[in-house]
Parts: sequence; structure tokens; C-alpha cells
Amino acid sequence: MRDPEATLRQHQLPVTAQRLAVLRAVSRHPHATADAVAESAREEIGAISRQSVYNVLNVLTEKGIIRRIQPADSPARYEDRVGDNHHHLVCRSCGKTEDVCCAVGGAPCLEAHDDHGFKIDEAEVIYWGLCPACQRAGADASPTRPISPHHHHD
Amino acid sequence: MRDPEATLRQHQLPVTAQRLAVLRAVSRHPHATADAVAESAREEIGAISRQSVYNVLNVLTEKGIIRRIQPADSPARYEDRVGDNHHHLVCRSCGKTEDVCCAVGGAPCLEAHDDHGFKIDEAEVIYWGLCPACQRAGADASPTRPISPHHHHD
DNA sequence: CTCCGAATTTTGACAAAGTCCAAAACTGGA
DNA sequence: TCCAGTTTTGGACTTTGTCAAAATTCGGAG
Repeated sequence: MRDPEATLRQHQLPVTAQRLAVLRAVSRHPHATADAVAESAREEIGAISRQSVYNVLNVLTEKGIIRRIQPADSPARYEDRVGDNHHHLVCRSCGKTEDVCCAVGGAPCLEAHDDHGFKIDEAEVIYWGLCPACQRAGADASPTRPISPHHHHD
Repeated sequence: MRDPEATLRQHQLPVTAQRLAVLRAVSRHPHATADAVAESAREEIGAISRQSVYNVLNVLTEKGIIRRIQPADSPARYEDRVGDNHHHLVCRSCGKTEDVCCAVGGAPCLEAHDDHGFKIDEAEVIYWGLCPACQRAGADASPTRPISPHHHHD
């Protein structure tokens, strides 16, 4: 993120130490959880309450300054990179998350065959798999998150 | 589901009243939450513990008899329909969920442009929008689930 | 038919991730 | 400087789900 302070002001948000710290933490650690953001923010400004971290993450998300992603079996994660319709690749074993650009182009994957009358505004894609490290580790070493049981291909 | 009892036996699962009730509940109410399944199962057999509902849902999911889906801001939901690689359409306002067949064909949407070395085994797609009823209601009438704050288009 | 042992179910405590709320601390403008 | 509106904080609370141990049930052996 170029200038966190300017970004906040652009969105009519009073600049506070907490907001800056949270915004910078998200910027430094893409896909971090609220907890990780809190930790990182504390390293920067010494202390910040859990509630403030959530407050700030929520307001930043509402304003579209950051994006929240919520993969199954994982607490919400936040990222800096917004407005470019990218998707995610998540490791079933350790939760490691990578960005991947839309597989089908600009945003055509936004079209379902039958929309059931819904007004669709977003197509969210998550690729599930095993990251290189977990593949090497046999996918069993220190699994932060167990292999999702709902997956199978008969 | 054709024959819940036979299905259980096929998967080496002893047939119990609880398992039948849960399986039938999922069958009758696609995309129901664990809570809804419990309610429905209770209507059928009078009583079942919360833990048993989870036990059964978990074992059925592991066996691939049902599928678990976990949209953001919603408890897990379960469905009968497995093995056909379909996706979901979820209402941001009320949580209503519909099945949609894979937008790109058999399973080609399983291919990300850059897999970052991951071994991908599933591409999960969720279309977010407003269901017909919530569109009519102005998307503000009795929202079971508030509009997800992380969504916006400036 | 009765009893045993394993699997299942129940009960109740516990855990993680967030939210709600009221009080305290700031902030910036007049 | 002081006020009014925001922010931040701390703590209780909620939701969704899991853990562990006790109780129950079930099918087969005797």
C-alpha cells in the first residue's frame, strides 16, 4: 500500500495510530488472520485491543480498502489487494494462501448457467490443494488444519 | 436419496435411528445447517443430541454420502447431492442457497492459471447475490444474515 | 435367552472467532 | 480551553463446533 495515511483520509476516516497499524499490518502480511494482524500491529504500536482490531478491519473492509476472505475451516483473512477480481489457492494442510488471477479472464466466471433469478454480484473461487511444503512433508506434518473431510472423488 | 438404509450399509455403517433421521433430514432439506438438520431429525424420531447430529453429519461427510459446504458468514450446510461437481449460489441477504452446475463444463474450472506449485484437487465456486425474494423486499426486509460487509462496488 | 464387548449416543465442559455494550479516552473545531 | 462526537477499551456474551467420559444399545457367542 502506497500511503496508508492518505488512504484513510481519502475515505473520510480519521487517522489514528490503531488504524494505521492495522492497515500496515494487513499490507505487510497478505492473508493474515485478525489475530495475526493484532500481533503485527502490537509490534508496531505496543498495544491495541482485540475489539479495535476488529473495528478497524471491519471499517476498512466496508470502505473497500481491504478485502476479507473466509475459507472454510479458517478464521477470516484480510488482504490489501482489492479491485482486481483475483481468486485464492488454499492449502488444505497448513492454510497457506496464494493469489491467483481469474482463471477464465476478466470476470466472465461471474456467469452461472442458471442464475435462479438471483442478482449475482460476485463469483468467488477457491482452489483447494496442498502447498509444495506440505506435499513434501507428506501432508501430515504439523497440519494446521486437517484435510477437509468433505472432499472426495469416487 | 433412494434408500438411506441401504446407503448406510453400503458404507459399513451400522444403521441406527439417529443416522437414518439425519440422513433423511439432509435429503429432505438440501443446504440445511446442522441446527436445521437436528430440528428436522427431532420431528422424525423425537429426540437426538446435538453431538449425535454432528457425529452423524461428520461420518456421512467423511464417507462421501453427503457434502458439507461452508459459505462465509454462515454455519456449515449439508446436501445430499454428491459427486457431480456442482457449485452454489448464495443470497447475501437471507442465505438461501441454490445449486448451479459448473459454469465452465465438466471440471475445467479446476485449472488455475498459476498453481504456485500446489497440487490442486478441487475448485470451489460460490456465486454471491440477492435471491428474487430479497430483491423484491429491497434486500432489507428481515435479513437472516446482514449484507456481508466485505462486499462493495464503488 | 442372556451376557459380553464394541460401537454409538448422550451429557456437559470447553474452545475459537466474533459481536455487543457501556465506560473511558481522544480528537478536532469554535 | 471546552464541548460534542468518535474511537478505543474491557468484559460479558453468542454461535458453531469439538473433546472426553459415562451411559446406552446392538449383534453375536454360549
